[in-house]
Amino acid sequence: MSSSEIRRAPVMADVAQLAGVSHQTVSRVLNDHPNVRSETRDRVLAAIDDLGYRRNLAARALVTRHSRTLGVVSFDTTLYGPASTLYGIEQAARAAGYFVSIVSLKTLTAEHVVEAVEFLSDQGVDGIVVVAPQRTAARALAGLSTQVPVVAVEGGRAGGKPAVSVDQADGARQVVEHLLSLGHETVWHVAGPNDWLEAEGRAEGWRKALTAAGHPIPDPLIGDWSPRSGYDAGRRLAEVPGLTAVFVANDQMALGLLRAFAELRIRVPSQISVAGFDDIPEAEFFSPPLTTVRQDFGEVGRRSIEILLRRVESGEDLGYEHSVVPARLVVRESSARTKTA
Amino acid sequence: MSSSEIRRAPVMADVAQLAGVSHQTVSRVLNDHPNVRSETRDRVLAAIDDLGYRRNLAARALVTRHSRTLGVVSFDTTLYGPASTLYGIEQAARAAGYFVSIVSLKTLTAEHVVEAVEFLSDQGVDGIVVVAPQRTAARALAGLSTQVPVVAVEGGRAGGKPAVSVDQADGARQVVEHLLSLGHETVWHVAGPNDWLEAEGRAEGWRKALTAAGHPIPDPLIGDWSPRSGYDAGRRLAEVPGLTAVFVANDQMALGLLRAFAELRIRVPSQISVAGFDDIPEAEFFSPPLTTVRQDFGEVGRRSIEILLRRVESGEDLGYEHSVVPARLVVRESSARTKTA
DNA sequence: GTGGCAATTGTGAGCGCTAACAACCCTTGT
DNA sequence: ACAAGGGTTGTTAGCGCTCACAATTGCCAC
Repeated sequence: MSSSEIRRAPVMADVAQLAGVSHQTVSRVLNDHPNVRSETRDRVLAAIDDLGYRRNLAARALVTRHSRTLGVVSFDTTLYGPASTLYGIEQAARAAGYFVSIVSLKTLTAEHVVEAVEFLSDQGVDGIVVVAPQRTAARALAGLSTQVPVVAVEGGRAGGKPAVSVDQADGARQVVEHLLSLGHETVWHVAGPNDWLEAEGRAEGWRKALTAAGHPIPDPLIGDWSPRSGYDAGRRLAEVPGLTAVFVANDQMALGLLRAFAELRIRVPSQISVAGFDDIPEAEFFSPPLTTVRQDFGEVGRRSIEILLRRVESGEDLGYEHSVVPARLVVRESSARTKTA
Repeated sequence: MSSSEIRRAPVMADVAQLAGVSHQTVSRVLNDHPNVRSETRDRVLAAIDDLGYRRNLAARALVTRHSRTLGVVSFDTTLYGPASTLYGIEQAARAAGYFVSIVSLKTLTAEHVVEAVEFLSDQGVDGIVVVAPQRTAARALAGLSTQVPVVAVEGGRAGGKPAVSVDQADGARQVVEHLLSLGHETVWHVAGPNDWLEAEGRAEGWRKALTAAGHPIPDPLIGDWSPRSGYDAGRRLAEVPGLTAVFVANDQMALGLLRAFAELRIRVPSQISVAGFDDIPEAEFFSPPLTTVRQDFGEVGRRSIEILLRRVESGEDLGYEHSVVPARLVVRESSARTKTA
């Protein structure tokens, strides 16, 4: 139409020509270099606007060796926790002007984690957040050969990498103390799967709180986070004589437990009190509404990006660091005073 | 140690030198060019392995004009549906050797959608999947100026872009016919928010199925997908005389409804049958377990990537195309025969 | 033995950008 | 009036890769 037959995307040189400056001046304007006369800047900006110019980030990345992209390795982003964390990460990263590239893993073996990290490294990400809630995964981080800064979420101190996590143990403590304060003799526990750091943290908090209060510690049951495993646990717990309170390691399993109790005509909370962990949006509408522990996943995401970017932008290995996000008890109707009183 | 002081990452020339070939031959090996003697190929591969060489994708992208990255624009990836779709997309894309870059939007205004698409275009993605379940968002796609291929998920035909969606109307039809077959006079409906295409599809399927069977069509209530809005709807519906069956537009709202009925001592399903939509993992463990419609989000993700990659790799605008994924009724205990019989 | 063709390998250029340096302008102080 | 110096702009040289083409090799038919 106007001049050329084929309309290829304008490049910096085109802008420079239109504005009557050198391409380097265009680059300066784009990078907010201070020493550009404002009149020149305006002329360049106008030309950019005119041509609809957008800078080629591949070319930029090639020379700066920075892609302005962060990678996230996560486990099953279908679950509420990982999904919310991912969301927080993405929001924080984009606010800082970074792109977010993700890898969702079905299984969190050390091998897969390493593979995912390398996949992202290949892409040239500037930093990586690994949501590594399993011990094996966290440990895999230790042996990472990559130059790229890495932050672990829920990775504990297992990997030697900087980490952000929710204070699982303290959340569990709050639940247990709450239940004990209602007069329960002790509190049973349905734990998450073995290798999981969150499961361990919650079990540990539960155990310590019982010990501290001088109450007996029943054998915990072990689930796999799914409602079904909670259901199975509920069936088993229903046969325990004298049981009045159960702390379930997550809300989904707690739902299964409630279902099992409902089928068996066990009333919650009048016969048995139940508490969960996570505070998923549904928890408030369970029957009965679930007492649980709220995790601020958004804050976890934000902090992990903050720590990561500090390292990316300083270019230094700032060593180990652990940021702990507090958890908060949310009391609802599934927990109540024992009838014994 | 060995030769140089500072150990910078090896580049193609280093590999070439070690293998005693030209950098171009290394490039050929990396790109599976057919005409390379297998002995040469082995030598190059050995050198690559030796040096731990990884090709610089920014440089590659600069010259090929392809980043092997796909963008995804999605609404609130915290929700089960979008999260599952995203998961499916990511799996399919990675299997095809593509990276996935995401943008999660809090609000799905046309402006934000356009902004997100441009953000991703800037990054140089080869194609974009927009999860655009709202009418306004879908329409925003029509006016997109970008050269990059775009596929809409749940975008209906609103945007003129190729689209993948679940057959919402047919899913709703199955639910309604199921409930009618159980002897209910009619089926009430708690719909999703107005502007949502999924909400419209489900409401339309519900209305048509009632019409086809010659049953009266009650005024639908309107929720916002949240359990709370389902709870509110439940409170209202409890006052409707003669009501025996409700089809709720998603499982979360159905949960709220169940909660409201539980509080009011309305028994489900003996007094009122309830059905949802989505089949979230929790639905099976609601009290009672929820009759609902399963959506295959993984399949949606896979198909959208398939369609997108066909366009990315052909480089052509293949025109409008609409792939519809079937939905499937899952009958559980929340729906039952009316007592009238 | 030699021309011709295919298979294999090498050479040079350039993708679009930024970093480093050089060059130029204009002030200001003496 | 002139040197000094800061602000502003231009020039050059790559970043590491792939593309197009040139050069070389091996092998066969004549």
